[in-house]
Amino acid sequence: MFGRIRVQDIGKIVDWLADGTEEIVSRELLAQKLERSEREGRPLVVKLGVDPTAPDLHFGHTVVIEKLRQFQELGHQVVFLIGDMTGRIGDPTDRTATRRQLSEEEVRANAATYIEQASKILDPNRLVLRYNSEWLGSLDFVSVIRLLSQMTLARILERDDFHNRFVNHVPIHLHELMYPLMQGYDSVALRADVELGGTDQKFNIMTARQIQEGFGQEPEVGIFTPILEGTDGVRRMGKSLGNYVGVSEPPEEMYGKVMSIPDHLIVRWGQLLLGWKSQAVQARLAAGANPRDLKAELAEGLVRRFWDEEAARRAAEHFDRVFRQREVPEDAPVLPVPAGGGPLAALDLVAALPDVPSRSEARRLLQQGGIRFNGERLSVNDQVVVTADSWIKVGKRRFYRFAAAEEGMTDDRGR
RNA sequence: GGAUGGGUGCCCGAGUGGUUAAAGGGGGCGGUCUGUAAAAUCGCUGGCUUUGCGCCUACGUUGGUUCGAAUCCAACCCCAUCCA
Repeated sequence: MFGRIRVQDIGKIVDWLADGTEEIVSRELLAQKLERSEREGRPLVVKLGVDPTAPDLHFGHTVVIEKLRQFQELGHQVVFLIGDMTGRIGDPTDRTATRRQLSEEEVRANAATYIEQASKILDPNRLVLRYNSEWLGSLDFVSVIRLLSQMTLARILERDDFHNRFVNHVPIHLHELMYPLMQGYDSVALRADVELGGTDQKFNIMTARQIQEGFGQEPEVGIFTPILEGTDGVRRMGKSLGNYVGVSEPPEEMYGKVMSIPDHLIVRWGQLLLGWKSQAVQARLAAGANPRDLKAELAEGLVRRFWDEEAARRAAEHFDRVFRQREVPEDAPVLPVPAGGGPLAALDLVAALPDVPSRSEARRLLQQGGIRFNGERLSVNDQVVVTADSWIKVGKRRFYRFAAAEEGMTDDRGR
């Protein structure tokens, strides 16, 4: 799978690498480096900066990781640069000024999690892991000054968020200005040949190139991948925006989230995440294909990619059963039958369910017709008798089954 | 240190004495419809409740004025901009 590809035509390799990227600075330099690497038998150093604070990978990250995999496939050296020093500052786009400092153990644990998840795509045995505290941590003040002298204020203020904040009189702390410089110094320390990043990293990577030149190195090639939209179809995918799909999510969850994306996202996700040819997809849609079916293909393809064939099949079946045929999933959470056995007020039953935070919420659900008990819609004043094979449905997609209370069974209704 | 503006519900944001559990938007949740958890559309969105236009909690903190305060006063805390 990871065999070295022997293609004489460098141009074709560049095209292959450029596919699905937003921009490459520059293709000529990339071709030159690839050619030299081939000639000298020296793999290129391909850098990806990794934030040590967010160990959860989502689909948005995989776009760039997929690109790294291609470099691996060509036999080049992929380096994960864990920004444990830069992480203390936080990328300036982040509103939180100073971040909590992570302990060394936390950083290492996060990095390990990151790699474990990235291994769904990359060959983990051919990854190099570096921490930028290795060189930034021991940088003395003279060296810092030397680094600072590589940059001008005007250049730094070209960066959009700095520029906007400056114009709008929003404070910019001096240490934030250091962020791009530190990241650039990482490239110097690694002698990076190529750096990958989303288009949001453009300024940082362009700065890195300049700094490398300032230190007498050949600048790295910047490869920019598009920013993936989240499940809302509007904003970029991000954990804090709650519109992400994590690569480690259970198959059913992953499948369901993909099915929930707006239709207009199908082409884009297919292209960026599964390498679909956008024209082919658009042609099918134009020919009257049901977007739902395409989305199902997308969902299944993604589950297959991050799990396996079997998981993809099960996730699809689960989805159809629950949402198309509206059946109770067999893996619905099981609750013990309430003690007593007599008729119970519907309100009491619903209020006692997990995920129903208050009696008022339970009342609302009942009043709005959101509760079905054994298939019958319940209203507020109904009485029900819960037996061992009863089930209850909250809204469209939350199900609970009841079973006779057994020894050792946890009653998780209490909160 | 000084000046100015500001701190409102999950988030953003209106509200300058009672009709304010607090406009509007976002988000979330529920109904309908459907091709799905899409789109569209309607509704709900502090808690408790014997469901009553009832009680409790809530507009940075603490006190005060008032029959009554998110709204007025005082002190304090925090945030931002500018000046030094």
